[in-house]
Amino acid sequence: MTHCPTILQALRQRGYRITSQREMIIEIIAHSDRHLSAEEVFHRLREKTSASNLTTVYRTLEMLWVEGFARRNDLGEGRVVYAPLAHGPHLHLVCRSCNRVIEADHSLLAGAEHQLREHYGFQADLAHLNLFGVCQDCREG
Amino acid sequence: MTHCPTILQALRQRGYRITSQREMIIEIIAHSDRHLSAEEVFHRLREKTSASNLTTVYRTLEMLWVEGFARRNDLGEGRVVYAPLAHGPHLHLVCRSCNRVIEADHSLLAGAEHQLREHYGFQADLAHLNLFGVCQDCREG
DNA sequence: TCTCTAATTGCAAATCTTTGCAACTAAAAA
DNA sequence: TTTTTAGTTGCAAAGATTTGCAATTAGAGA
Ligand SMILES: [Mn+2]
Ligand SMILES: [Mn+2]
Ligand SMILES: [Zn+2]
Ligand SMILES: [Zn+2]
Repeated sequence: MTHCPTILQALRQRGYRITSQREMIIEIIAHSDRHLSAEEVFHRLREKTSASNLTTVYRTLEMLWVEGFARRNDLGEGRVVYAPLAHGPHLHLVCRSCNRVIEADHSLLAGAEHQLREHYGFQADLAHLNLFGVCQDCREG
Repeated sequence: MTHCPTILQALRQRGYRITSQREMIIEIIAHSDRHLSAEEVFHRLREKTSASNLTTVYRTLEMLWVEGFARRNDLGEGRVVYAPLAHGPHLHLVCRSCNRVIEADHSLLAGAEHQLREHYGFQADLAHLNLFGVCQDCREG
């Protein structure tokens, strides 16, 4: 029925129960080609079934993130979005002026990551970092 | 009466009006030696006067940030804190496990900042960046 | 000083998200 | 298959922050 048997199996093994709501939410996230907010996931869920509840969506997305089956990105100003793991590592350059998000190579932070580890013992997670600033268009325009 | 005449003058020149509420909020932020949440500013305000309202605190802090007279730091999970400009540039290493915040030298991102500018035309503001990860204690303990 | 006007305040209501809890149910055990 | 029980759901209520609006007021100008 589902297209994500691996995630479901893993969750079951960790003591979670697989409900139809969870299956559908996992489907939506896993096959999304872009970041989705809880609200957007909820709307897509509604198109499939009436058994959909925003509270459950919030809880399921949080759980998927905690368990390592979804990415979570806090864009600030209360904008939290989720993406599938397939959405590989990269930086988000968020323009404070036009709100556009440019995706950038995250390897340019490899040096910084190493230094943080060396000097502060801090294991930073920079694979999906958001950086705020002003994009070229907004600076020139 | 106030100890921050410069900020008040500048605000007046920009068309803002100086109310006693604003003066007190500016005092609290400008003389704070650490980051404060809106709630914390509100509590400090209450100690001074009964003429204090949480809505006004939210609006004033936002205004001070927009006008460049306060720093604003979104630590994620809805934790937004404000600091005076005197709180110089540095990184915040936020531990996802114990929630502690380590302050780190921001110059170790100078290279990355330059590359973002060169390759993406993006003028990143990295002077008060929050980086999430796991601190040494949490990794060892 | 007095008048006038647009900015500000504080309340209430609206939003967005989280939390408590009783009813329900997945799935392990009998 | 039936029983059991601990995890899950969905509602309602609580929190946190923002917004609309009428009353108030800072500060410019007469
Ligand atoms: Mn992305
Ligand atoms: Mn700091
Ligand atoms: Zn832009
Ligand atoms: Zn820690």
